[in-house]
Amino acid sequence: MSGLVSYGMPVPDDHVDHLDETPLHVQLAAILRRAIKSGEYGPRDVLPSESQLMQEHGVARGTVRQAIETLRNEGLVVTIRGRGTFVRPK
Amino acid sequence: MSGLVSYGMPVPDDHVDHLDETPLHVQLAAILRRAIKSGEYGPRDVLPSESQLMQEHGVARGTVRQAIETLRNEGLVVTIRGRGTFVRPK
DNA sequence: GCGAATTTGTACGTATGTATC
DNA sequence: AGATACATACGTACAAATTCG
Repeated sequence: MSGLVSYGMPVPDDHVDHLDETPLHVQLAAILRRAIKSGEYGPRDVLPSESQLMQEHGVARGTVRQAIETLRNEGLVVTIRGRGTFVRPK
Repeated sequence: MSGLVSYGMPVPDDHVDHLDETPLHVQLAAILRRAIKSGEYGPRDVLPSESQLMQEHGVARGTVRQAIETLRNEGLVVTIRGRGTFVRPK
């Protein structure tokens, strides 16, 4: 499991005790941030492409880009057009 | 005049000597940045709403938001949901 | 060097949720 | 309660840069 969830999502039952209201792009950013800090993606490694992240996490491209932008603003990654997004070497 | 232009825009003549390739959101950010620095919008002043900026500059909401986000990243403004975007007092 | 495929960038539209006035 | 304003998330289309055969 461990998929992304948000309030705009279809829910199996409309009687929901608990619903994660955290925005999808924040959740995705957290996942990627953790993957980087845990070394799953090392320095200079390329992250999965936007298309791959879309499919793997079942979200729209805009959502993926928003998540990545967060990491960029945090100085964790750099993005190069036509190449991809890379883990910033310390 | 002084409207925004971009490469994706319809052009009166397809023989164009010079075309401003600067992205719309960058052009709009520049306009707002200048308006702030010139004092047109003073400290704690609220900027025009996203809807107003859309109409006044003839761009989509996403473009407006991207421009404003730039100013936010530059520390020039702060945005409050339901209120608006305000010029950050030094 | 050329062209196709891949990948990110820009720009648009729509719908809905949340907060404020 | 209604109107206004920002936030999230989906979609489409095309441009631009890079990579690969």
